Parts: sequence; C-alpha cells; structure tokens
Amino acid sequence: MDAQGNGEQALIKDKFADAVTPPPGEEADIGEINGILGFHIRLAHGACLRHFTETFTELDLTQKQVSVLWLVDDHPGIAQTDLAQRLRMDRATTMAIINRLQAKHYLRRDRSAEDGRKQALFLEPEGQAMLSRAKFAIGEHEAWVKRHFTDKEVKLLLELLARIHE
Amino acid sequence: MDAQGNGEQALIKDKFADAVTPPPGEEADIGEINGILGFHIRLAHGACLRHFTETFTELDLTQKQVSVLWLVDDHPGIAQTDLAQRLRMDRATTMAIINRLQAKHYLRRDRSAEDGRKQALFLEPEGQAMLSRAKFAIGEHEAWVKRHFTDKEVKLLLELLARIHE
DNA sequence: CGCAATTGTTAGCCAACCATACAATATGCG
DNA sequence: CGCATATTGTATGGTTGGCTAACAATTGCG
Repeated sequence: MDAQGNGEQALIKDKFADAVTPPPGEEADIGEINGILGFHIRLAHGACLRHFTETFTELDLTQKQVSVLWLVDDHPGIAQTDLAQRLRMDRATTMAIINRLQAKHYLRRDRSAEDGRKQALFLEPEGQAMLSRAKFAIGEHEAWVKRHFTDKEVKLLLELLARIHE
Repeated sequence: MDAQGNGEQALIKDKFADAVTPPPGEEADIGEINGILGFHIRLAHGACLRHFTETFTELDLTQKQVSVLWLVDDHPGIAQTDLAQRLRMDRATTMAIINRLQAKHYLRRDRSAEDGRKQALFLEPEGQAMLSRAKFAIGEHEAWVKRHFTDKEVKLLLELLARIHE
C-alpha cells in the first residue's frame, strides 16, 4: 500500500509545526497527498470547471450542455443512448440535460423513423446560434487552460489524458 | 460497463455517415470536440471519479471526504478555512463535507484556543482507522490510474497538471 | 471604543450522478 | 405468428458538490 511512483522524497511533516499556522507562501502545502495523480486530476478539473463557469455565465451553459449541443450538431439525428455513450453518461443523466436544453428551445426530439424507441435529436436554430457563440467562448477558455503550455506540451498532455479515459 | 479499447488513431468523421448509425467499432467518435483540452480533462476526471467511487463503495467515502481526512491527519488542528483554501473549496461546501464526516464520528471540531472564531479539526480514532483503510484503497486506485503510464510519464503528467491549477 | 475583516454557520438553489421502476418498441426464438 | 427478452426513453427520488447570500461571533486595527 505504499505510494509507488513517488517514494523518493518522503515529505517530512511536522505534525504540529504548521498545525495552526496557515500557509506561509502563496501556495498551501497539501502534504503527501501531493504525490497522488488522481488528486491532481481532480484539482485540474476543478480549476477548469471554475474558469469554464465564469466564461459561460453570460451564455448560461454548463460544460455538459455545450458538449451535448456540439455532439448533436456533429451528428444530427443522434439518439440519446448513443450520445450518452459517447459522453460517458447514463440515460437518466442524459434525460435531465436534454430536458434543460429542450426547455430553452436549443434542440428538439423527433421520434426516429427506423426505430420507434429512439428519439432523434436535432438542433433548433436557437441552439445552432448558441453553439456558435459557445464555440467562440470555448476558444477563450481553451486559451486559458493552455496558458502555460507550448503546443508540444498540449499535444503530449492530450495524449496522456486520453490514455486515462481510453 | 462497456467496452473500452484503446484509442490512438484519429477517427475520421463523416458528418452524415454515422448520424443515425451508432458507433461501429468499440469507441464512439466525438468529432471535432476531440481536440479540446478541457474536454479531455473532463473525461479523464470522470473516468477517475467512476473508478474511485467503485473502489470506495465499501468504505463509503468520496474523493473530497478522503482528501479532507488526509489533510486533517497531516495538519491536526487545522481550521476549516485553511483546509478549504488548500483543497480549493469555499466555506459553505467545506461545512457540508465536514458535517458528513463528523456525523460518522471520523473527526471532531474543537474551538481554537488562539482564535475563538476558528474550529480546530482533529481526527477521531475511527477516522484514523478509516484513513488507513482509505490510503490502502488509494493505492489500488492510483495503480489503476497509472496503468498505462511509465514512472517517467506519471511524473510528467503530474507536472503538467500542476501547471493548470497553479 | 467602534468599525471592518475573518470565521463559521445556515439556508436555498442548481447541476450532475446514480439506482430503480415502468412503458413503449424491437427483436428473436419456438 | 405469438410471446419472452432486450433496448430505449421516462419519471422519481436520493446524494454529492458547488455557489450565493445572509447572519452571528470573534478578532484586530485605527
């Protein structure tokens, strides 16, 4: 049960030294948990989410909602289940998201002709327009995420992250 | 719950070809959104979260809860605000998480002697025991996250992710 | 002393996620 | 063909996390 990859510098922590004393510098030390990869993915995601939310307050869209609009635009007539698989969501969650987008008249459900069980999803004109604005905002957001990376590093990071989610 | 293969090839997307036709292979193409870094961080986080949740179903702990237990153990007597800053949470969210942990008798709040406004947090014996089990489970989880990485790549990924969340 | 900042607390809102159960439709097998 | 099974969408309810806003207690500063 040891921390495998990062045993080198076992962080010396004085249990009482900074018990009450808040962070001295700008960054707060988080101790040995700092070596946990999953923890940093969490923090990075949190930071991205916060910036995304800021960027999209005006458009009033969430990450998931943008993803769905984008995917429906790329695959007009896609079924909810297919969409759910591509974005790794379950059917119930997908329902909730689509309901919200439909309530805003960004997309509509058409009963599929080939399979009566399926709902074919299509963007409404309003959804199309909103997606255009969203893509523009995504550009800003992406620039922020990449603010400390070279193109090469971005490519590398992309490749590494893809390995995590297959 | 489904097939997860390995994706290293850029999938060509025909806007209309697979509009209705579900994914042909094992992986579902997500189109041009595939090039968005933020999107991959999201997917990677989602995958980690799912695996974490599975790993911790028996212990009945969430990522945030483990982080808090760990940090309180590293810094006994830490105040809620300090803890919140280190984990990038706001005070209200921190309250909710600490309440849950306290309800399980994993930690306790002691009024700080130096500053009457602060609550000094300490692990209870039950929390200490649970943290030990949690750290063991984290080992498994980490091994899963790193399953496709060399030690060098892990170190690199860690460094890149840290740049995102400062 | 009095005022402002910090800290904790409560309340309410929302998005996402999961599990479950149910209805409608498709499909396959006897 | 008819019926059992699988798929797809839906409704319901619960949990977590995140945010804002307000408020009380405490501290610290001018």
